[in-house]
Amino acid sequence: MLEFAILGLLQEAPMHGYELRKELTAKLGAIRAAISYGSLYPTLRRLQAAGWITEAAETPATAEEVPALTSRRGRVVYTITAEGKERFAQLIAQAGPETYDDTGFGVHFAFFARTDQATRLRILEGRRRKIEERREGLRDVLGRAAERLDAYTLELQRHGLDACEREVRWLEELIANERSGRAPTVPRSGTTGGRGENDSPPPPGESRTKRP
Amino acid sequence: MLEFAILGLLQEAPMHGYELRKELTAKLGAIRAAISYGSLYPTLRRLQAAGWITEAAETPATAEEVPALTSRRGRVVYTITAEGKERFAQLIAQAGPETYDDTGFGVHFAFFARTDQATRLRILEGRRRKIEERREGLRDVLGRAAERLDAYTLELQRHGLDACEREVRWLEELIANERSGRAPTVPRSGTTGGRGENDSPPPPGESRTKRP
DNA sequence: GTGCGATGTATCGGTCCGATACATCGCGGC
DNA sequence: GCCGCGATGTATCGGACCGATACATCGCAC
Repeated sequence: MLEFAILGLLQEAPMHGYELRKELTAKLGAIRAAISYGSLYPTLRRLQAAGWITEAAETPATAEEVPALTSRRGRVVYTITAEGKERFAQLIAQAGPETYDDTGFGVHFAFFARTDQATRLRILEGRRRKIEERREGLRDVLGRAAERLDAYTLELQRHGLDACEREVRWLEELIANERSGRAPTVPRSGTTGGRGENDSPPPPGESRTKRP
Repeated sequence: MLEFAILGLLQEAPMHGYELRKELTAKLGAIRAAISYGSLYPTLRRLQAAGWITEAAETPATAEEVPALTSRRGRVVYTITAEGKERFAQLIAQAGPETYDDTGFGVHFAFFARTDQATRLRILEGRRRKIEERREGLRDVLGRAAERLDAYTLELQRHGLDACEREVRWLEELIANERSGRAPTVPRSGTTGGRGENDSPPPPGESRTKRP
C-alpha cells in the first residue's frame, strides 16, 4: 500500500521524506492518519534497492555560493525511475482482494487520475461488492443475533450499517458517472458544510503533473 | 487492542480460539474485518503467559462415556482469571490517545456495557475531539489546497468530510443520551433499512453475562 | 465412498505503527 | 544577545497485526 502511494506521488515531482509524508497526509487524510516514519523510511529503502526509485543528496545550490561552514545534513531527494513507473502501472493493473478493503481502496481511489477508466470501473465495482457483503453481514447480526448483544454493541452495528449504505450509494453515483464519462462529482445535499457552489469540475483527464 | 477485546469477550463465557474469532467478528464487524489467526493465537499465548487467562484442554464429556478411539484433537478452552478481569478494568480506566483512533474507539465502544458512565463520557468526548480535528484538516485541504488536487482526490476528501460530520453528530447524540442517563439509542431517520420499531431499549446496566 | 465445506489449531514472513533519538533553522520574547 | 520552541528533517527498534499456508477432523450430500 505504502509502496503504491509513494510511487504514485513521486510521479508528480521528486521529493524528500518529510515532504513525501506531508503530501501523503494531504492526499490520504480522508482515509487514514498520517503515515509513520517507521514505515516510510524502510519502504523508501526497499524501493531503492528494487530500483523503482533513486535517492540523491540534495544539490547545494550553486556549490561555490554556499559555504560548507554549517554543513547542513543534506536532505535526501527521491526520484522515480522508468522501472518504478512500470511497477506502478503493474500494481494498478492487478487489483487483488486487498484493493477493496478500506485502506487499499482509498489509496487506489486517490490515484484514480492516473488510472484508466476500465480499471477505475473494475475497482469501484469490486469495492461496492465488498461493502454490500459487509452490509449483509451487519443486517444479519442486527436481525438474528440482536438479543444476544447489548445496546451499545447494537448501536455500533447500526452506525456501521448506516455507513455501509451510504458508501454503496456513493459508489453507485461514481460508477454511473464513470460509465457516462463525466467528472467524479457526486451531488451533495446541502448537509456537507455551507457554501456548495465552488465546484467547477475539471474533465477526468489523466494528466496532473507539476512542471517547474 | 486484541488483548482488550479478548479479555472483554472471555468475561461473558470461556471459549476456544475459533469461537472467540467468530464472536469477535460478530461484535466488531462494524469496525473491522475478521481478525486473523496469525494475531489471535500468539496473543492468546501472550495473555496466558501473563496470567490473564488460563488454557485447558476441553473435558471429554463424562470421560468414560467417550471412547478414546478417535482421540479428537482437543479444543483448547480459554478462561479469564481474576487477574485478567483486573487487567481489563485497568485497560478501560487508562484511555490513552490510541483509544480515540478508529479501531481503538470501536473496540472500546463495543465493550461500553462493561464500562462505567464517567469513562464512557470521557471516551466519547475524546473521540469527538479527534474527529473534529480530522474534519478541520479536511476542510483546510478542501479550502486551501483544492486547486493542487485532482477531481478524484477531492471527491475522496469530500466523502471523508461527510463521514466526519456524520460521526460528530452521532457522537453528540450519544453524549447527550449518556448525560441524561438514557439508553444508547440514536433516533434514526428511516434511511437505515426498513422497519424501525423493534428497539425496546434496555436500561444502560453493566451486567450482561451468559450464565449456564 | 468420496469429495467438500465447516470446524479447529498453529506458524511464518512481511507490513506498518509508536516511541524515541538526534540535528538544524527561524522566530519571538526577555 | 541569547534562549527556548516549534517546524523541518533523517533514522532505528520493538511490537502488533495480517495474509498465506499447513494440517487434521467432522458431517453431509451426491
